[in-house]
Amino acid sequence: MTPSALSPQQPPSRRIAEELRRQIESGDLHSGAKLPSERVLAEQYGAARNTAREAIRLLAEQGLVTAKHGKGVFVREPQRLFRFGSDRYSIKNRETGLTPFRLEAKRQGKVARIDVPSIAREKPPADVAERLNVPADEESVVHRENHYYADDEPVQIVSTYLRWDEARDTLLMQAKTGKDGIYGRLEDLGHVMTRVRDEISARMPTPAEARTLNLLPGVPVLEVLHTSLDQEGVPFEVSRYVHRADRTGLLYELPVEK
Amino acid sequence: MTPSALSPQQPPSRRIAEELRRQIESGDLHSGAKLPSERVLAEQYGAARNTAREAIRLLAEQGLVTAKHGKGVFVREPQRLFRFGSDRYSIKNRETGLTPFRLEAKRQGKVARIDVPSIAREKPPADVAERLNVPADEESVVHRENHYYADDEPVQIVSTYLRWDEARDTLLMQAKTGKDGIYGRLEDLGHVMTRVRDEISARMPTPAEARTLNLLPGVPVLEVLHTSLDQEGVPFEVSRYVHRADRTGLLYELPVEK
DNA sequence: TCGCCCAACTGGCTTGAGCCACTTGCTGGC
DNA sequence: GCCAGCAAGTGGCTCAAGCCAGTTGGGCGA
Repeated sequence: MTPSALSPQQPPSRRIAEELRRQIESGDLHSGAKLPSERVLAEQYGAARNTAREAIRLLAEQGLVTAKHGKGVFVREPQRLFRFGSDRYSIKNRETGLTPFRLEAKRQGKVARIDVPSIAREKPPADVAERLNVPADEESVVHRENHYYADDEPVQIVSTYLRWDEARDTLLMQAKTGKDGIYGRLEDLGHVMTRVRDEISARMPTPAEARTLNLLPGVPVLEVLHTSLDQEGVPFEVSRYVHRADRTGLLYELPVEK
Repeated sequence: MTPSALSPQQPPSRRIAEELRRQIESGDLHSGAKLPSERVLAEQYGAARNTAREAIRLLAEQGLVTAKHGKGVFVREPQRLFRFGSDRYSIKNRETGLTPFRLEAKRQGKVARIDVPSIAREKPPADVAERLNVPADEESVVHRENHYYADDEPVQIVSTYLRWDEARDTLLMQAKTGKDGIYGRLEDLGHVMTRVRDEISARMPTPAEARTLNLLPGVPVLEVLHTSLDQEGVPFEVSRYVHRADRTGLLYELPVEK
């Protein structure tokens, strides 16, 4: 890292962005405040409008700021997190009769809605096939796609994969799966969830995800690839969760293994 | 979502980006391949260079593509993940005499390096103070900052916070903390790690983080706020992990609680 | 043969101009 | 008193041109 990377030799757009970032972090521009318009910024810094525009783009990329067409550019409000705890898999939550998402929504005083856009027999993606221990080149799974909303705001996209040979001709092929949801039906099939494995990563959303999650630029997604193991250590369900990272977090609380 | 959001009425830059994305996903442009230069793209699509440039910027934002000054724009190679498992806290890993990071690096055949840029008594950030149960308005903690490298590539930034009243006058104030690292010294103080709580979120990096982690545009970070609880449920250590999300993932494997 | 240098290519960034679409508030007509 | 419509302000996006800074390879001179 050369020392010149600091501020003197920096291009104007970065200098403007840095100056605005400083103002935001120091509180001069409070949360929700409106930034000067692109044309005004350009004049203030003696630059072209496109240069001011580029500075704002940099801040938007960092998730600091949001542009609203026709209105202005605003400092992004910190969003309170919608938190998914590892106890979402806990049996005791079953007793409430609510699915984990509805339970979490209720805790936060929000109205949950769950759409089921599709349920279909499919070839599994490679990573799912590997974890569910089924062939990737056959239509060996049932894919249930769910969209979750809290107060009509999209929160997460979930793709659940089940073995076709187990799910066929059961309620698992229906949108309404009955008491205790899919885990209830999977218990009927002899699978008691005993351990779970969650693989977590983060990335920028695809355009399709940005659209269904209604994401602003500069917001990444959290991806969780979840595997449920039964009392015999057999994987019987794999789900891919795609969360918007500006609204959601994950909480894992676990004992330290000897 | 209006149907016009599909492709006809789209601005040219998006149209070009979408076309390139299609070529990348279909494999026409394989991983590592060089895209046509900005000037060539512009001509191909009958657009200005700036418009082609904008299309490339969109793809870079999505993490699909990386520009190299003077060389060209290339399809980003999928990076193998450096995976941090929840067993990184496990006692049995102590027996190897390696810290969790060195152990994981060794598993993957890489050379681990850990820098300790600073160890200092400080006022804790609010979220840390709350979790460690210390006052936020006093210099109540010791802050140990660590930078982790695998094969000289930066992987994560870790800030560990310990109670000042416990850490003072111990090896916890030194870079070299002795056998079993800080957890060994904390056990000497009577804290056996019994449960852990990890709070996970994702966001875009700050410019400072992008610099120390050597991050390309379009790569988010995973942030883990970790709390260690002892045999009596008392929190005795809080750490903030900032991982580059293009190289690292997290793995949690845990029993389902009744 | 070796090595230096330069030309031609790449992306990085800015300029200044223009048109479009969305939002807001004011004003004038009914 | 109401409301339609317009004007002024905002960001969205494009264009054409230009200069700068890395990268590469070929050719020329020692």
